[in-house]
Amino acid sequence: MGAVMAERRGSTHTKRATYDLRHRIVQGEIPGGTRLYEVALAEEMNISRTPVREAMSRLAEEGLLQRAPGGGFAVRSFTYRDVIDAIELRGVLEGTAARLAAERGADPGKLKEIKEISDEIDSFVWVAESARDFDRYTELNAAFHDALAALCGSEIVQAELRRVKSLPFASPSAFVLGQADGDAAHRAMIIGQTQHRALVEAIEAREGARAEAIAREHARIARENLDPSETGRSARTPCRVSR
Amino acid sequence: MGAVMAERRGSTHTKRATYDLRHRIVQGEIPGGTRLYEVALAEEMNISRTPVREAMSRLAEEGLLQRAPGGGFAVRSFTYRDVIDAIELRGVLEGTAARLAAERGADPGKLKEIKEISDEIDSFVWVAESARDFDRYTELNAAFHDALAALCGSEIVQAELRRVKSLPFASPSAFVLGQADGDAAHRAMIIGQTQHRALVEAIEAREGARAEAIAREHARIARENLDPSETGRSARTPCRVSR
DNA sequence: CGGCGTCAGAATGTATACATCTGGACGTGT
DNA sequence: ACACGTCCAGATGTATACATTCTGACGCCG
Repeated sequence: MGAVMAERRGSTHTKRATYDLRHRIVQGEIPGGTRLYEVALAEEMNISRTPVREAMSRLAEEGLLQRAPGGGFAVRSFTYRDVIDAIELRGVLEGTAARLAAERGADPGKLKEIKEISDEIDSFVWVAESARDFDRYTELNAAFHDALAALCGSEIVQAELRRVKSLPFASPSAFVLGQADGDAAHRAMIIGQTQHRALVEAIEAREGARAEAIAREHARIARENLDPSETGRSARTPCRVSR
Repeated sequence: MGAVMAERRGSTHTKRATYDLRHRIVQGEIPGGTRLYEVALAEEMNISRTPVREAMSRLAEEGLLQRAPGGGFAVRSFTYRDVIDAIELRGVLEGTAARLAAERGADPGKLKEIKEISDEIDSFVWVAESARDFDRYTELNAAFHDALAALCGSEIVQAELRRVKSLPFASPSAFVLGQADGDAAHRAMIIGQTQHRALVEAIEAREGARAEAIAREHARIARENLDPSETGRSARTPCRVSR
């Protein structure tokens, strides 16, 4: 086992295999529907079947793989409609997180946290132009949505939201990629941040219904810029997982 | 391996171990938070560590176990608030399924199916009194909710709903158990079935908002009859998984 | 006395041999 | 030609030995 490792991420073979496999699936290197064979993958990665099995099991938990009827795993395939539905679902769940935070009252510390993130986005988004501002927004946007999920203090809601967001195309940051021109991206950032502010305002004012509606509409931004080449296609068309 | 098997459900050791472990957790035999050790369980069940590992992995997918930081698994513990939240979440997801079915138009075949289930419940629920009617309602109620999840034709929504419903206390059939007297149970059945009919009616009339609202309210029935002894307790109080 | 390295034991991680299952190719009989 | 059974290759299921890692207790040193 003294050979050079292909992947250095993580300390155990299981973690490396998990990362490696996830990466290959998300990049679209392994298309949806593909049956994964333990032996083949193990030989390919120069490890035994055990950590491969373990990795596949974890990816099944994430929803990237599905267990095949007679045992084994296959790469889960997503249709264009699945992508739409996953985004819709994220909107519904974030809407629930926002509504519950408003109804039950958000924890002051967590509320302060999300407002700080929002303020930081405010500090550059209105005049953003560089690619650096772009990356910064992506990062802070993800932080905002994580803070939102935590805001109502429900582990259950937070866990489900984490699951849905783990699908790369349903992630709040997914919209950023694939934007053709910088102008459209800037516009999306401004609209998004406006909604962020309104959302926090509604939660603070205990306006549950408004908070829920805003969160749902906010998720729609991700839908705006789905690959146009896919838009006209059949609902049954498989869709690449990657952005 | 000629010895008598303790559990006959399923054909492989993995399936038996999965079933056995799930049963013990759901029954409250293994309390929440308990760390599970592969060797101990393997010896107890007279099998090797491998199928035990596999079983734990599957139960983690179901959400009954959680992976411990340094490896291994622990029984997920649910507080009283988690139970409330899981029921709320089921209402939200069923509400989404109903709304999407209304907005997008439900498949005629599936619509016919859910109406048949509803009609069958109608045939006895208004005059139900025996324990047999009781069991029949439980069964048909579960079928109704499965049909509802399938109605909008979204695999994504259906999968998430399946996950949430797999938590025993969030299942649509959970309310039936623990009902102190038959009168209260009968009342709950009648109210529930009234909501079933209204729900189908709203979906058929393409009234998305109404369908969503009814589905959410319908889930609240499960909340009505949580163990009264728990009601007053702190949100942090661990809560048995079982009914 | 308190902080910190060290070590033992127990847990999980990994490799591997063997067992079992499954599905399709092939032949045989009708 | 079709139905059925057999068989084999290749897949997953299982047991087990060994490697590694983690944790907590103990004792040394500052």
